[in-house]
Amino acid sequence: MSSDDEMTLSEVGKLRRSPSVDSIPLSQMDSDPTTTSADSDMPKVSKRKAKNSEGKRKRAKKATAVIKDEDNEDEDVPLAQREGSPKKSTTKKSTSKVKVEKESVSKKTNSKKVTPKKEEKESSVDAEAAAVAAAEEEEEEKYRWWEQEDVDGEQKWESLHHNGVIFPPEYEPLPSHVKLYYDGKVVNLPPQAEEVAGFFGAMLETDHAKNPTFQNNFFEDFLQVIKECGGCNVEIKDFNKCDFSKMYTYFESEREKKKALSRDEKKAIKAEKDKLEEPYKTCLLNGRKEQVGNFRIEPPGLFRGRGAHPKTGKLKRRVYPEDVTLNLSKDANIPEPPAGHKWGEVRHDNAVAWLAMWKENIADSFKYVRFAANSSIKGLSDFKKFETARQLKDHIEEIRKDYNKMLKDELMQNRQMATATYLIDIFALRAGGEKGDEEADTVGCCSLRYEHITLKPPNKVIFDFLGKDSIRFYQEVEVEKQVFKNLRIFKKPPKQPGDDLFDRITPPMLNKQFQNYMKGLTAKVFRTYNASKTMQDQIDLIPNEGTVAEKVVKFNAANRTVAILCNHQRTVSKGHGSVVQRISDKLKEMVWQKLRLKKMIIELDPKLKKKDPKYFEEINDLTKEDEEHIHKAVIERQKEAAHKRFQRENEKLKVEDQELLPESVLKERLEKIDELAQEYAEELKSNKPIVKKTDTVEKLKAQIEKIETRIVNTTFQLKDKEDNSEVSLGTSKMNYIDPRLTVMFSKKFDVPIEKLFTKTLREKFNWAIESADDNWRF
DNA sequence: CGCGGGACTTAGTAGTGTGAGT
DNA sequence: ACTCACACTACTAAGTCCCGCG
Repeated sequence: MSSDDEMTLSEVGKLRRSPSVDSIPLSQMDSDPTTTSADSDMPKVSKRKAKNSEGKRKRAKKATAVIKDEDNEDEDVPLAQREGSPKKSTTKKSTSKVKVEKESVSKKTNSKKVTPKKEEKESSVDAEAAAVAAAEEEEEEKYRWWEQEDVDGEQKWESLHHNGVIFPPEYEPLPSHVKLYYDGKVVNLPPQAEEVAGFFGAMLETDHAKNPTFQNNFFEDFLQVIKECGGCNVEIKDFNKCDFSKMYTYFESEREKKKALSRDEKKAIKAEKDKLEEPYKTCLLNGRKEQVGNFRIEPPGLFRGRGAHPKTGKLKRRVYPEDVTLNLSKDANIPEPPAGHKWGEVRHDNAVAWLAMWKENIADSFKYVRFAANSSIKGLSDFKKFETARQLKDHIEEIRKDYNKMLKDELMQNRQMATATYLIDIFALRAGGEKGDEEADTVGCCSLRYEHITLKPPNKVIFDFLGKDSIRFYQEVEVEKQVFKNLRIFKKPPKQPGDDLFDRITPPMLNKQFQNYMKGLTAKVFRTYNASKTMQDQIDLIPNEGTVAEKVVKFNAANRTVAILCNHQRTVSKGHGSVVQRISDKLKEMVWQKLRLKKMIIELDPKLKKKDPKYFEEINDLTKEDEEHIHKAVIERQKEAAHKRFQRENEKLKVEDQELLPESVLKERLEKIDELAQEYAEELKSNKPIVKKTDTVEKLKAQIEKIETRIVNTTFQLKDKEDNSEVSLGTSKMNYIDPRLTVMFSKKFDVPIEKLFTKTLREKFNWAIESADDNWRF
C-alpha cells in the first residue's frame, strides 16, 4: 500500500494488531462452546438508560468474583499468585541519569566542523575543544538542558523569579444607546450585569447561544448577578423576552471598526500591547531566562463546555488578585499587585512547576500559569515522556503475552484487566476514569458502558461512544476471539444499558499492574508508544526519493495514520462541502477542456485518431448532460467575472476621478459571452469544436499536457482535502509522535525541518532537533 | 480501597496573520 | 495588488495520574 493511499480505520487496526497476533500461537486460543450458543443476550439497545440517580455508577464489591460460565476450562493460574512477583525486567535505566545522547551531539558537532576541512587526527582534538567552546558560548544564549545531568524529579526549580500575571482590562460600560430590551422595554442594567448580558449578546449567532442548556445556565447566573448588584428598572423573569440583538449589532460594528483600521494603526496597537506584556512573557528560572506560557489571567465570560456539558453557559467569574496565588523563590521580588489589591497568597514551593494559580468557579478546580512549551522544564518532562514510551518497547512483548494469557483467567477482575489492556494497547483507548454528573457524559476504556459496544459474531465489535472532548469514537473492528468472548461475558445479564462493562477495575488498578512491568508505565504511555511506533514503521516504508513536496506529503500520510489511530478529529469546516464541490467541478471542467482540445486535434488532422487510438480513447467520456452542465457553469462564471471586472474598473476610475465606463461596455462584453454560449451549443450538437486558425496540432498537444498536469494536481489536492477533512494531524505531531522521529526524517530524507515543524514546534522540540540524527530510531 | 485535591498533559477551536493563487 | 482560504497561535476545556487521608 502506498503511504498516501487512504487508510481506513480497520486497516490501521489490522496494521497495528498484527504484532500481538503474531506473538500468540493460535493453538493457545482454545475454542469455546459459548461461541455458538445463543446470542440472545445481546440486545441491540442503543438508548442509554437514565444515569443512576446516585451519581456514581455501580461497581461490584466482590473483586474476587470468579467466572462461572462455560469458560472455566481454563487452567490458568489466578493472577493473585502472580501479583506478588513483579516482573524481573525492572529497568536499570530508571536510576541512571537522564541524558539525551550527549555523545552523539558532540560527535556531530565535531564532524560538522571537521569534514569540510578534511583534516584528520590532530585537528579533531582542536575541533572537539572548539566544539565544547562553541557549546559553552551558545549556552550563554541557549541552555542545552538535555546535555545536563538530571536533577532528580522531586524538585522542579532552584530559583524562580517572575513578574506575576496580567489581568484582563476592567469592564467598560456600553454606550448609553446600546441596551438590552426586555419585552420591548429598555433595561438599564448595572455595569456588572450589563457585562454578563454582553457576554451573551456577543455570542448571539453562535451555536452555543441556541443551546437550551447554555441559555438556562446563562440566564440563571445572569439573574443572580442582577440580584447581587441590587436589581434594575425592569423585572426580568423570562429568557425568551430578552432581546440582545442591539448588543450583538453593536459588538459586530465594533469588530468591523477594528478590522477597518489602517495597517499602521493596527501596528501601533499591537506594539503597545507587546510593550505592556513584555515583562510577563519571560521569567528567571534558575537564573536563566525562560518563556512563560499563559501569563494572562483568563477573562470572565460564559463557560463554553464541549459536548452536552451540564454547566455550559454558566458565568465564569472575573478573577481578582485576591484569588491568585503566586509561586516564586523566597528571595524573589514579589510583583506589585494591581493598585488597590493584594495577592491572595504567595508561596515558595519548588516541588511544583507553576508560577501562579487561581481557582475557577465552574468546576471548582485550579488554573495555573505555567512555563511555555519551549521552556527547559516542559522540554525535560516531554523528553522523559518519550523516553518512557520508548522503554515500553522492551516490555511490550511480555505484556502482550501476559494479557493474552490472562484473557482466560477465571477471576473476573483479571479478565477485565486483560481485556482492558488489550483495548488500550490495540485500539489506543484512553484509561477512562469515572466522571461525575456535573460533567459531560464521555467515556474511555474503563468507563465504557453496555451500550457503547455492539458484538457481532464471530468476532466483530462495534465501538460507538463519545470520548474526550465529546469526540465520537466509532470503529468496527475484529478482535481476538477471547476478547470477543470476554466482552460478551461483560455484557451478560443482569447487565443492561447504563452499566459499566468493566465494573471491577479502575484506571489506578490498571496502572498499578503496569508498574510491575516498568517504572512509569501507565495507560497513557501505550498511546504514546503505539503512536510513535506506528510513525517509525510508517517512515520505514517511505522510499527515499522524489521532490521535497512529495516527501512531505508522504510524511503527512504517515502522520495521518497515527492521527487516525489516536482518533484525533476536527470538525469539518462549514464551507468544506462546497469547497470540495467546487474543486471537483473545476476538475470536471478541466477534463472537458482536455477532451475538447483532443477533439480539435482530430479536426485538424483526422488521421491521428487511427494512428494513436489510445490517446483519443477518452474523447467521448463525458455525457451530453455533463457537457451541457459544464458549458453552463463556464458561461455563468464568465458572466460573473465580467460583472465584477466592470465594477472594479469603475471603482478605480471613480477614485481617480475619471469618467466611468458606460453600461454599454458591460453589455458588449456580456454579448460576447453569449456568443460563446451559442458556439458551445453548436458544439454540443455537432460534437465538433471550432478550431481557431492559429491552432496547430503541436500547440494543442502542449496545451493538453499542461491541463493534464493541472488535473493530476487538482485530483491530488481534492483527495488530500477529503482525507484530511476530519483528521487533525497537529495533536499527534505535538503530543504523541516522538519529535526525534520527525527530525530523523528531516535529516534522512533531506526535507528542511521547517516543512515539518512550525516555528513554535521547532522551539518546543529544539532538544530533539539538536540531538537526533538521520538514523535515530524510536 | 476509594475519594478528593492537586498538578500536570492532551485536546479541539476561535480568531488571527499570511502567503498562494489570480 | 488583492483576495481568500489556510496555517498557526492562543486559549482554555478536558483528560490522566499521583498523593495523602479516612
